[in-house]
Amino acid sequence: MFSIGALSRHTGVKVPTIRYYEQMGLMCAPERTEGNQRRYGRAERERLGFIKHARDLGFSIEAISALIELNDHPDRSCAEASEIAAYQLSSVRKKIASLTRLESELSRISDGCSGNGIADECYVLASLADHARCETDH
Amino acid sequence: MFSIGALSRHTGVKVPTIRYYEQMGLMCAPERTEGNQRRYGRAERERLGFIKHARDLGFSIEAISALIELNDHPDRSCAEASEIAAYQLSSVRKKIASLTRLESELSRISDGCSGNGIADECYVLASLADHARCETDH
DNA sequence: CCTTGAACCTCTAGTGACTAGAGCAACTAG
DNA sequence: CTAGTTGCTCTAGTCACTAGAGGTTCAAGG
Repeated sequence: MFSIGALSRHTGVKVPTIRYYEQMGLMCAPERTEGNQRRYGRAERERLGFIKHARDLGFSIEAISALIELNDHPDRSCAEASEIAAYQLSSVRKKIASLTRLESELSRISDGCSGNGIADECYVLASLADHARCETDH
Repeated sequence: MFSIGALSRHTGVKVPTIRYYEQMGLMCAPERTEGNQRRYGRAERERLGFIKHARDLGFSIEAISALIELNDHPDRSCAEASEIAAYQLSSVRKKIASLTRLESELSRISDGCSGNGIADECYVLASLADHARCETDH
Protein backbone atom coordinates (compact mmCIF):
# COMPACT_ATOMS: atom_id res chain seq x y z
CA MET A 1 0.00 0.00 0.00
CA PHE A 2 1.53 3.28 -1.02
CA SER A 3 0.53 6.91 -1.24
CA ILE A 4 -0.07 8.89 -4.41
CA GLY A 5 3.41 10.40 -4.09
CA ALA A 6 5.03 6.97 -3.88
CA LEU A 7 3.00 5.78 -6.87
CA SER A 8 4.14 8.87 -8.71
CA ARG A 9 7.79 8.08 -7.97
CA HIS A 10 7.36 4.44 -8.98
CA THR A 11 5.75 5.20 -12.33
CA GLY A 12 7.09 8.60 -13.29
CA VAL A 13 3.57 9.99 -13.60
CA LYS A 14 3.08 13.27 -11.76
CA VAL A 15 0.74 13.44 -8.81
CA PRO A 16 -1.82 15.84 -10.33
CA THR A 17 -1.80 13.73 -13.48
CA ILE A 18 -2.71 10.62 -11.49
CA ARG A 19 -5.64 12.47 -9.97
CA TYR A 20 -6.58 13.68 -13.44
CA TYR A 21 -6.59 10.10 -14.74
CA GLU A 22 -8.86 9.11 -11.89
CA GLN A 23 -11.22 11.95 -12.74
CA MET A 24 -11.24 10.85 -16.39
CA GLY A 25 -12.07 7.29 -15.39
CA LEU A 26 -8.76 5.82 -16.60
CA MET A 27 -7.81 4.90 -13.06
CA CYS A 28 -10.41 3.57 -10.64
CA ALA A 29 -10.97 5.43 -7.40
CA PRO A 30 -8.61 3.78 -4.92
CA GLU A 31 -9.01 2.95 -1.25
CA ARG A 32 -8.65 5.80 1.19
CA THR A 33 -7.15 6.14 4.64
CA GLU A 34 -9.29 7.37 7.51
CA GLY A 35 -7.88 10.77 6.76
CA ASN A 36 -9.12 10.58 3.14
CA GLN A 37 -5.78 10.02 1.47
CA ARG A 38 -5.47 7.67 -1.52
CA ARG A 39 -3.75 4.32 -0.99
CA TYR A 40 -2.65 2.20 -3.94
CA GLY A 41 -1.64 -1.43 -4.39
CA ARG A 42 0.24 -3.47 -6.95
CA ALA A 43 -2.64 -3.75 -9.41
CA GLU A 44 -3.02 -0.01 -9.57
CA ARG A 45 0.69 0.49 -10.09
CA GLU A 46 0.59 -1.89 -13.03
CA ARG A 47 -2.41 -0.21 -14.50
CA LEU A 48 -0.80 3.19 -14.25
CA GLY A 49 2.35 1.76 -15.82
CA PHE A 50 0.25 0.55 -18.74
CA ILE A 51 -1.34 3.98 -19.10
CA LYS A 52 2.00 5.75 -18.90
CA HIS A 53 3.52 3.51 -21.50
CA ALA A 54 0.59 3.95 -23.85
CA ARG A 55 0.61 7.74 -23.37
CA ASP A 56 4.34 7.81 -24.12
CA LEU A 57 3.55 5.97 -27.34
CA GLY A 58 1.07 8.71 -28.23
CA PHE A 59 -2.20 6.88 -27.57
CA SER A 60 -5.01 9.23 -26.61
CA ILE A 61 -6.85 8.89 -23.31
CA GLU A 62 -9.82 7.68 -25.32
CA ALA A 63 -7.80 4.98 -27.05
CA ILE A 64 -6.34 3.87 -23.74
CA SER A 65 -9.82 3.62 -22.27
CA ALA A 66 -10.75 1.36 -25.15
CA LEU A 67 -7.65 -0.79 -24.63
CA ILE A 68 -8.37 -1.15 -20.91
CA GLU A 69 -11.94 -2.03 -21.73
CA LEU A 70 -10.68 -4.76 -24.08
CA ASN A 71 -8.30 -6.02 -21.46
CA ASP A 72 -11.23 -6.61 -19.12
CA HIS A 73 -13.09 -8.62 -21.76
CA PRO A 74 -10.46 -10.95 -23.19
CA ASP A 75 -12.77 -12.52 -25.78
CA ARG A 76 -12.29 -10.98 -29.25
CA SER A 77 -9.94 -8.41 -27.74
CA CYS A 78 -6.85 -9.08 -29.80
CA ALA A 79 -8.22 -8.00 -33.16
CA GLU A 80 -9.57 -4.75 -31.79
CA ALA A 81 -6.42 -3.99 -29.85
CA SER A 82 -4.43 -4.61 -33.00
CA GLU A 83 -6.66 -2.22 -34.88
CA ILE A 84 -6.12 0.52 -32.32
CA ALA A 85 -2.36 -0.04 -32.41
CA ALA A 86 -2.33 -0.05 -36.21
CA TYR A 87 -4.25 3.21 -36.29
CA GLN A 88 -1.76 4.67 -33.85
CA LEU A 89 1.13 3.46 -35.97
CA SER A 90 -0.24 5.02 -39.11
CA SER A 91 -0.78 8.35 -37.42
CA VAL A 92 2.76 8.28 -36.04
CA ARG A 93 4.06 7.60 -39.55
CA LYS A 94 2.08 10.50 -40.94
CA LYS A 95 3.50 12.80 -38.29
CA ILE A 96 7.03 11.65 -39.08
CA ALA A 97 6.52 12.23 -42.80
CA SER A 98 5.20 15.71 -42.30
CA LEU A 99 7.86 16.67 -39.79
CA THR A 100 10.54 15.41 -42.13
CA ARG A 101 9.24 17.72 -44.84
CA LEU A 102 9.28 20.60 -42.39
CA GLU A 103 12.77 19.73 -41.31
CA SER A 104 14.12 19.96 -44.81
CA GLU A 105 12.49 23.31 -45.39
CA LEU A 106 13.58 24.71 -42.06
CA SER A 107 17.14 23.62 -42.52
CA ARG A 108 17.17 25.14 -45.98
CA ILE A 109 15.87 28.39 -44.49
CA SER A 110 18.38 28.29 -41.65
CA ASP A 111 21.31 27.65 -43.97
CA GLY A 112 20.33 30.47 -46.28
CA CYS A 113 20.65 33.02 -43.54
CA SER A 114 24.12 33.24 -42.08
CA GLY A 115 22.98 35.44 -39.25
CA ASN A 116 25.41 38.27 -39.76
CA GLY A 117 24.07 39.53 -42.97
CA ILE A 118 25.56 41.24 -45.89
CA ALA A 119 22.00 40.90 -47.06
CA ASP A 120 19.59 43.75 -46.53
CA GLU A 121 16.87 41.12 -46.64
CA CYS A 122 16.59 38.35 -44.08
CA TYR A 123 16.26 34.98 -45.71
CA VAL A 124 14.29 33.50 -42.81
CA LEU A 125 11.65 36.18 -42.97
CA ALA A 126 11.55 36.22 -46.75
CA SER A 127 11.13 32.46 -46.89
CA LEU A 128 8.29 32.53 -44.46
CA ALA A 129 6.60 35.33 -46.35
CA ASP A 130 6.85 33.56 -49.68
CA HIS A 131 5.56 30.04 -49.79
CA ALA A 132 6.60 29.80 -53.43
CA ARG A 133 10.19 29.42 -52.28
CA CYS A 134 9.35 26.11 -50.67
CA GLU A 135 10.61 22.98 -52.31
CA THR A 136 8.02 20.80 -50.65
CA ASP A 137 4.36 21.37 -50.15
CA HIS A 138 2.42 21.57 -46.96
CA MET B 1 -10.60 45.06 -50.66
CA PHE B 2 -12.08 41.74 -49.67
CA SER B 3 -14.15 40.28 -46.90
CA ILE B 4 -12.94 37.90 -44.21
CA GLY B 5 -14.45 34.99 -46.15
CA ALA B 6 -12.54 35.93 -49.30
CA LEU B 7 -9.33 36.32 -47.29
CA SER B 8 -9.99 32.90 -45.83
CA ARG B 9 -10.35 31.36 -49.29
CA HIS B 10 -7.21 33.09 -50.55
CA THR B 11 -5.01 31.95 -47.68
CA GLY B 12 -6.58 28.71 -46.52
CA VAL B 13 -6.95 30.06 -42.97
CA LYS B 14 -10.41 29.54 -41.51
CA VAL B 15 -12.58 32.54 -40.73
CA PRO B 16 -12.74 32.07 -36.93
CA THR B 17 -8.98 31.55 -36.92
CA ILE B 18 -8.44 34.90 -38.65
CA ARG B 19 -10.54 36.60 -35.99
CA TYR B 20 -8.59 34.71 -33.33
CA TYR B 21 -5.29 35.97 -34.79
CA GLU B 22 -6.64 39.50 -34.66
CA GLN B 23 -7.60 39.03 -31.02
CA MET B 24 -4.11 37.69 -30.27
CA GLY B 25 -2.52 40.71 -31.93
CA LEU B 26 -0.95 38.73 -34.77
CA MET B 27 -3.13 40.50 -37.29
CA CYS B 28 -3.91 44.20 -36.95
CA ALA B 29 -7.52 45.27 -36.70
CA PRO B 30 -8.56 45.95 -40.29
CA GLU B 31 -10.79 48.61 -41.77
CA ARG B 32 -14.51 48.10 -41.39
CA THR B 33 -17.51 48.78 -43.60
CA GLU B 34 -20.29 51.02 -42.34
CA GLY B 35 -22.04 47.83 -41.28
CA ASN B 36 -19.02 46.83 -39.13
CA GLN B 37 -17.66 44.07 -41.37
CA ARG B 38 -13.91 43.60 -41.82
CA ARG B 39 -12.32 44.60 -45.10
CA TYR B 40 -8.79 43.49 -46.01
CA GLY B 41 -6.21 44.60 -48.56
CA ARG B 42 -3.13 43.12 -50.16
CA ALA B 43 -0.80 43.82 -47.23
CA GLU B 44 -3.05 41.94 -44.85
CA ARG B 45 -3.28 39.00 -47.21
CA GLU B 46 0.49 38.78 -47.34
CA ARG B 47 0.80 39.02 -43.60
CA LEU B 48 -1.71 36.26 -43.09
CA GLY B 49 0.15 34.18 -45.66
CA PHE B 50 3.31 34.65 -43.62
CA ILE B 51 1.51 33.58 -40.45
CA LYS B 52 -0.05 30.55 -42.12
CA HIS B 53 3.26 29.41 -43.50
CA ALA B 54 5.01 29.83 -40.18
CA ARG B 55 2.21 27.97 -38.34
CA ASP B 56 2.41 25.14 -40.86
CA LEU B 57 6.10 24.94 -40.02
CA GLY B 58 5.23 24.59 -36.35
CA PHE B 59 6.19 28.05 -35.10
CA SER B 60 4.18 29.09 -32.07
CA ILE B 61 2.04 32.20 -32.08
CA GLU B 62 4.58 33.74 -29.74
CA ALA B 63 7.48 33.00 -32.08
CA ILE B 64 5.54 34.41 -35.00
CA SER B 65 4.86 37.58 -33.04
CA ALA B 66 8.58 37.90 -32.48
CA LEU B 67 9.31 37.35 -36.18
CA ILE B 68 6.77 39.98 -37.21
CA GLU B 69 8.24 42.35 -34.67
CA LEU B 70 11.68 41.78 -36.22
CA ASN B 71 10.29 42.32 -39.67
CA ASP B 72 9.12 45.77 -38.63
CA HIS B 73 12.59 46.69 -37.32
CA PRO B 74 14.96 45.51 -40.02
CA ASP B 75 18.13 46.48 -38.18
CA ARG B 76 19.73 43.52 -36.40
CA SER B 77 16.77 41.34 -37.41
CA CYS B 78 18.54 38.63 -39.33
CA ALA B 79 20.52 37.13 -36.46
CA GLU B 80 17.50 36.93 -34.20
CA ALA B 81 15.29 35.52 -36.91
CA SER B 82 17.92 32.89 -37.58
CA GLU B 83 18.00 32.01 -33.94
CA ILE B 84 14.24 31.51 -33.82
CA ALA B 85 14.38 29.35 -36.94
CA ALA B 86 17.27 27.32 -35.57
CA TYR B 87 15.42 26.70 -32.33
CA GLN B 88 12.42 25.60 -34.33
CA LEU B 89 14.57 23.28 -36.40
CA SER B 90 16.10 21.62 -33.38
CA SER B 91 12.72 21.02 -31.79
CA VAL B 92 11.43 19.51 -35.03
CA ARG B 93 14.44 17.20 -35.11
CA LYS B 94 13.80 16.11 -31.55
CA LYS B 95 10.19 15.33 -32.36
CA ILE B 96 11.24 13.29 -35.39
CA ALA B 97 13.75 11.32 -33.34
CA SER B 98 11.26 10.49 -30.63
CA LEU B 99 8.50 9.60 -33.10
CA THR B 100 10.88 7.33 -34.97
CA ARG B 101 11.59 5.43 -31.76
CA LEU B 102 7.85 5.11 -31.14
CA GLU B 103 7.31 3.94 -34.67
CA SER B 104 9.73 1.08 -34.31
CA GLU B 105 8.15 -0.05 -31.09
CA LEU B 106 4.61 0.26 -32.39
CA SER B 107 5.39 -1.66 -35.53
CA ARG B 108 7.04 -4.36 -33.48
CA ILE B 109 3.91 -4.55 -31.32
CA SER B 110 1.62 -4.56 -34.35
CA ASP B 111 3.56 -7.30 -36.08
CA GLY B 112 3.58 -9.45 -32.98
CA CYS B 113 -0.18 -9.62 -32.86
CA SER B 114 -1.73 -11.18 -35.92
CA GLY B 115 -5.20 -10.09 -34.94
CA ASN B 116 -6.85 -13.49 -35.10
CA GLY B 117 -5.05 -15.05 -32.26
CA ILE B 118 -4.09 -18.52 -31.40
CA ALA B 119 -2.68 -16.69 -28.41
CA ASP B 120 -4.76 -16.46 -25.29
CA GLU B 121 -2.78 -13.33 -24.51
CA CYS B 122 -2.91 -10.24 -26.70
CA TYR B 123 0.54 -9.04 -27.65
CA VAL B 124 -0.55 -5.42 -28.00
CA LEU B 125 -1.95 -5.29 -24.52
CA ALA B 126 0.91 -7.27 -23.02
CA SER B 127 3.48 -5.01 -24.63
CA LEU B 128 1.80 -1.94 -23.31
CA ALA B 129 1.56 -3.41 -19.86
CA ASP B 130 5.19 -4.39 -19.75
CA HIS B 131 7.66 -1.69 -20.57
CA ALA B 132 10.53 -4.17 -20.16
CA ARG B 133 9.60 -5.63 -23.55
CA CYS B 134 10.61 -2.39 -25.25
CA GLU B 135 13.77 -2.34 -27.25
CA THR B 136 14.14 1.42 -27.02
CA ASP B 137 13.70 3.71 -24.09
CA HIS B 138 11.30 6.56 -23.72
C1' DC C 1 -37.17 48.62 -54.32
C1' DC C 2 -37.63 44.45 -51.83
C1' DT C 3 -36.72 40.01 -50.37
C1' DT C 4 -34.04 36.05 -49.45
C1' DG C 5 -30.24 33.58 -48.03
C1' DA C 6 -25.46 33.52 -47.43
C1' DA C 7 -21.98 35.60 -45.04
C1' DC C 8 -20.84 38.42 -41.32
C1' DC C 9 -20.79 40.18 -36.27
C1' DT C 10 -19.83 39.41 -30.95
C1' DC C 11 -19.68 36.61 -27.14
C1' DT C 12 -19.24 32.50 -24.47
C1' DA C 13 -17.86 27.93 -23.82
C1' DG C 14 -15.57 23.62 -25.17
C1' DT C 15 -11.47 20.72 -26.79
C1' DG C 16 -7.18 17.56 -24.91
C1' DA C 17 -4.10 16.58 -21.55
C1' DC C 18 -2.54 18.36 -18.41
C1' DT C 19 -0.42 22.30 -14.99
C1' DA C 20 -0.56 25.85 -11.35
C1' DG C 21 -2.25 27.84 -7.34
C1' DA C 22 -5.11 28.69 -3.14
C1' DG C 23 -6.37 27.24 1.17
C1' DC C 24 -6.71 23.70 4.17
C1' DA C 25 -6.00 18.69 6.43
C1' DA C 26 -3.21 14.66 7.51
C1' DC C 27 0.71 12.11 8.01
C1' DT C 28 5.65 11.21 9.66
C1' DA C 29 10.35 11.92 11.57
C1' DG C 30 12.79 13.73 15.20
C1' DC D 1 4.62 17.31 20.34
C1' DT D 2 5.82 19.91 16.72
C1' DA D 3 7.56 21.10 12.27
C1' DG D 4 7.65 20.17 7.68
C1' DT D 5 6.31 17.49 3.98
C1' DT D 6 2.74 15.50 1.62
C1' DG D 7 -1.91 15.10 0.81
C1' DC D 8 -6.82 16.90 -0.18
C1' DT D 9 -10.41 19.63 -3.21
C1' DC D 10 -11.51 23.13 -6.21
C1' DT D 11 -10.89 26.59 -9.64
C1' DA D 12 -8.60 28.54 -13.36
C1' DG D 13 -4.95 28.69 -16.86
C1' DT D 14 -2.34 26.70 -20.94
C1' DC D 15 -2.30 26.43 -26.49
C1' DA D 16 -4.41 27.12 -30.73
C1' DC D 17 -8.11 26.86 -32.09
C1' DT D 18 -13.42 25.22 -32.85
C1' DA D 19 -18.44 25.30 -32.10
C1' DG D 20 -22.61 27.40 -31.12
C1' DA D 21 -26.09 31.00 -30.02
C1' DG D 22 -28.34 34.84 -31.38
C1' DG D 23 -28.30 38.69 -34.00
C1' DT D 24 -26.90 42.01 -38.31
C1' DT D 25 -25.35 43.15 -43.00
C1' DC D 26 -24.47 42.34 -47.61
C1' DA D 27 -25.25 40.99 -52.65
C1' DA D 28 -28.01 38.99 -56.13
C1' DG D 29 -32.43 37.94 -58.22
C1' DG D 30 -37.15 39.27 -59.06
